[in-house]
Amino acid sequence: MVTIKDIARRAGVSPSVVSRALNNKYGVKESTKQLIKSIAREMNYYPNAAARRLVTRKSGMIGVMMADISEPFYTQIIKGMEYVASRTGYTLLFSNSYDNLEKTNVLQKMIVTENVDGLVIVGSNRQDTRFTGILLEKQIPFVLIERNSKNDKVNCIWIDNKKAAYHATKFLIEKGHKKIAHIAGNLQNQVTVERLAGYKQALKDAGVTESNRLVFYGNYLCEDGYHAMQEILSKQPDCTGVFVANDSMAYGALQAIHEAGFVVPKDIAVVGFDDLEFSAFTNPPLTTIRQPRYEMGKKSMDILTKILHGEAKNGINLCLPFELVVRNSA
Amino acid sequence: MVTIKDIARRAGVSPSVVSRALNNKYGVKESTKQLIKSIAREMNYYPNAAARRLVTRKSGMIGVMMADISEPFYTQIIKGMEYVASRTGYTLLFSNSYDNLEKTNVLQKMIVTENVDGLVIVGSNRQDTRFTGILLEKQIPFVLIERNSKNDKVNCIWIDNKKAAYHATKFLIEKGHKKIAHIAGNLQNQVTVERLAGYKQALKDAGVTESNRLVFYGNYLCEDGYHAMQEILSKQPDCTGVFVANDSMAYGALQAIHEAGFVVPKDIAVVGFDDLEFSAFTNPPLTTIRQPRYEMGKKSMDILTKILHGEAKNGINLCLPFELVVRNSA
DNA sequence: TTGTAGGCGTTATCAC
DNA sequence: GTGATAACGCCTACAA
Repeated sequence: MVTIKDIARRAGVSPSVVSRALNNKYGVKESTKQLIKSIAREMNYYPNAAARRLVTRKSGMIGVMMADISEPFYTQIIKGMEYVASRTGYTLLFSNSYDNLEKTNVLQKMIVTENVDGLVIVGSNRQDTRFTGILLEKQIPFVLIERNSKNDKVNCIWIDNKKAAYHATKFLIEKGHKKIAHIAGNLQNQVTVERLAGYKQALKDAGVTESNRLVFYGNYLCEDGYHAMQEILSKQPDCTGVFVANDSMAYGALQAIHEAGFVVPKDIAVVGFDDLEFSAFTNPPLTTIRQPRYEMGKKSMDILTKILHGEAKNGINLCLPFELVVRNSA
Repeated sequence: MVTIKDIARRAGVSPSVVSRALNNKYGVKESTKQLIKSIAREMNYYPNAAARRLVTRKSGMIGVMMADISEPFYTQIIKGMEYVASRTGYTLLFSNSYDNLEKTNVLQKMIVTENVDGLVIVGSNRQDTRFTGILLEKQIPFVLIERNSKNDKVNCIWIDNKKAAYHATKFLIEKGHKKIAHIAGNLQNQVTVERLAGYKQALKDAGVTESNRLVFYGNYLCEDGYHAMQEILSKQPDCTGVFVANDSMAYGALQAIHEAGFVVPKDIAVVGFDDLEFSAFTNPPLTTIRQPRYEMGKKSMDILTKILHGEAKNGINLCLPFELVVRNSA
């Protein structure tokens, strides 16, 4: 292992000069700095993160927590975060599963053991709120994705889910649908509540039948949408439109409709939410609300980086625009 | 921050005893050990990873490299790895993108800066082979997923892609198809070559028309499959079956077929590869080759852990079983 | 501009 | 069984 001592010896200077030179600090003659840097490169030197962390008390790491990485919803967010992190030199530390969260104390580990400089928490599950208190108290910067916090100390990135759901539903109404069902997500999630509210509001404003019997619940997975749709077909056979709380469930719904021998959108129109990569390839292509997921990931890291660099203060509340992407399912 | 010194003070012992007690090492009286442990818990003590890494020269981290995390193919592999890692106490460090790999030297950083104890490299892209030489030389344990290495020092996990492709193609042949096209992946990937070979072999063995003009190429994305299928429809209109090198492209192919007004499988039968979660929800549900992805992730960490614990030696070559999942697309 | 010395929190070695 | 002591590699006052 090459250390700054080795470089110091080769350069005929002391280790502290090497340290300062490599970190571009003041007080090193330009020529020796260049010499040191070239020697470092030549010797293939890479600093030891553990040693540096120990003394600086900064880890250069940012923790990322999410419920379940296998949800396609997350991948673009991750890519967005990585894009920024790789440019600012931060290392991302993922916690991909609530299963682990339950068993081991992931947050404590991230904070105390790994000493992350900041965190991004993505998801609107109520469980997440347990974290924020600890983080706030410990003064560790963090940003929430998919949440709109009233607390003016917390940073969050969100889209107006109620408005988006309102839009989606209104679109169906304007297409002439008189009976529109909703496949909602798990009520543990804040976004579920908001999308449901937007859906109801749109119906109300347009004077279209609104009833709890038109609302069906799933847990944001394909199969949930599939089963919910089967239920709709049997219990509300005169429904001609469905607003589904996310694309994954919409895929399942599409499947159930096809299997029942109906045609989308002729017999039943479907609108989803998220605009996953695959939504352009369903049959028919899915009309859906686009969430700027890559952007969300990027912004979360931008904000965190700025705060860590002292270029911004906590309390950033960023509402990103959504967009209704009209394809052929409605 | 609570350190072992704080605990030592409270327990009336020296820091070294605390260290040994907390790490369950020999030479600590059972009663003091229990005392120390209870104090540690009470004080909410978590060891500082940086300090420990610095002195032990072990990071407790395992690096994971893959081409692009936004490919749904990877998520189950990751979950499998996490399952084991969370139980064995290892922390996973991801490098999710070849974009970053090009620009910064991710591997060097993982090895030298972060000092990972081992690595998992997933993907059969030829670029990956650049890594193995360095790793072998530095004696860092690693396992390759989606590769079958001849080198008896490297660990790898794979499925017999040629055989699987042979199976898939044979299935189409047995369904009576006389002209079967193949949508292949990028030839940079080893699996592409093998699947192509299996496809060709099956045709040859059955005496079915085999021609390079029946082979179309994509890069494993939905849209590639979509465009390739359009090409097939225009250039090889009498094709009645298509074997697609992965499910994502198969989704695109399905879409193109529908748009052209044909029906799957009546007019054209489609067989995919991977069995992604969503493949049960395409229209019609996709017949495909199942890769045990979760298992692959799990096994990779199992192997690595055993090697790191000295319970196994390098050179493990694990060929996992695939399975033809028959649904309705063929 | 450069060098010296001390310490970050932990573990390992060796006395006691 | 227990306790000094010395590292691990790096950074940062402060001294020269």
